[in-house]
Amino acid sequence: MQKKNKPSGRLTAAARRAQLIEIGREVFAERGYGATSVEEIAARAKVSKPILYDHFGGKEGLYAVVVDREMEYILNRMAEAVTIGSPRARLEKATLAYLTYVRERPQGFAVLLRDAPQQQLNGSMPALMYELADRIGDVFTEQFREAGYDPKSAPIYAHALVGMVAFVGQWWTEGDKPPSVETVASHITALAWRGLRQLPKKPSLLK
Amino acid sequence: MQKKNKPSGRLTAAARRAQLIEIGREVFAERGYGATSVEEIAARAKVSKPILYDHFGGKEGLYAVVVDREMEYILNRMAEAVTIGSPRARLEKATLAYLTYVRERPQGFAVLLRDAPQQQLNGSMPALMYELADRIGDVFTEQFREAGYDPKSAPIYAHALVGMVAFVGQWWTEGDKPPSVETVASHITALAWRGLRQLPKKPSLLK
DNA sequence: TCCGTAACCTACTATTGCGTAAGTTACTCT
DNA sequence: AGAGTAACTTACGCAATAGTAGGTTACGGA
Repeated sequence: MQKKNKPSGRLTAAARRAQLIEIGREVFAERGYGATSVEEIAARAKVSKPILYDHFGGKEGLYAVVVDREMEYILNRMAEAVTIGSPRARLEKATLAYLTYVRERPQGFAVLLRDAPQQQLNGSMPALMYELADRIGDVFTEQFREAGYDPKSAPIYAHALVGMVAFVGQWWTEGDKPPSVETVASHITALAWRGLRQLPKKPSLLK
Repeated sequence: MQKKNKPSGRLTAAARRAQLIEIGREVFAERGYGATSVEEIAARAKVSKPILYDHFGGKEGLYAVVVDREMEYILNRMAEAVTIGSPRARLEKATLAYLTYVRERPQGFAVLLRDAPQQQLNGSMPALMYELADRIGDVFTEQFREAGYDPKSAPIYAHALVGMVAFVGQWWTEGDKPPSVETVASHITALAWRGLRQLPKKPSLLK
């Protein structure tokens, strides 16, 4: 009773499933949901289409699993990052966690950044990143309240942070000789933190 | 010789072209490039498909025109915003211009944010926003140099700013009772500016 | 050894959606 | 009026691709 036999490409259900999720993430990242064909995923896995349908019910099913995993992954890391330390240290750790995610799982990040299957009523933003920002906002709100800051200002910082890191992270990963994660994180943190401390006040524009 | 006659839906070439661009922007914003069908655009304009092909050569042709217009529009506004005033005032005006754009032309903004037809080699980020950030980075670099700041730090701030405003702007336009543009702009500016001034130094992370 | 089942495949159907060929309507100018 | 042209239509070809029906191969236990 052995599970791994190489000559035939036959895998156990669990192994095949895991492989398809992995490949699905790659292809969705490269092409986006709409432009990804089931056929291509199947081809890369060296199996035929019906297998994918057996495991996930279809394209949307696989996509849902891929997205869910990425979402849970990054959210867990972020939540973990903000559980201890001073408020500023928590912000730093959250930024660091996010940046690390962007670097370590660029394909997962790309999937979250791209278009969802059917953009619901909302107008424009890739819904997944918006949802991510919202959920990080919830985490921040909680932490702000505990730390004695105005919890109403949490969402704006969650969205700003997610946006900043998304864009800077992208630029950073594509640069020639990118600075270290720590360097980038410290810049972003410094930037965000200083704004954070003064948000409750009403800064006015110059004339 | 009158141009406007209502009973027939017939328009001049220029008018039809303008209408199609407008409708194209709407539909591309709602569905994204891939999920948009030429048929739907034609249907909304109450004409048949070949007209669209006459004017733009096809789906990509129309898309290119829509994108180009949005890109020029926002870039002109940004460039205009940073021509005069103190460095900080320029940053404020750029932020304000960007936010105003997001609010006033949400569909155009949505188009820029979404997936392009064929994502080239690059992995993930909607290419258009990345390009926008790059081009704003060029503007910033120039301004930084003139103002005596380290021009190498310009791109990171361009990307951070674009990302922040994109996400915060999105959150802002969808909120229940959103604060004024000026309020949001002032927060973002304060946040960015303080980071900006200290970027050349090497801030370190807390332990 | 042989049987049941889990993994897998070939070969379709149906739909959608880009793009085009060829012809038709209405406006304008002389 | 009627000729010429600009705006528009119907009707199609063709390629991609989501999803399915039904059959086939190999594995592993009794």
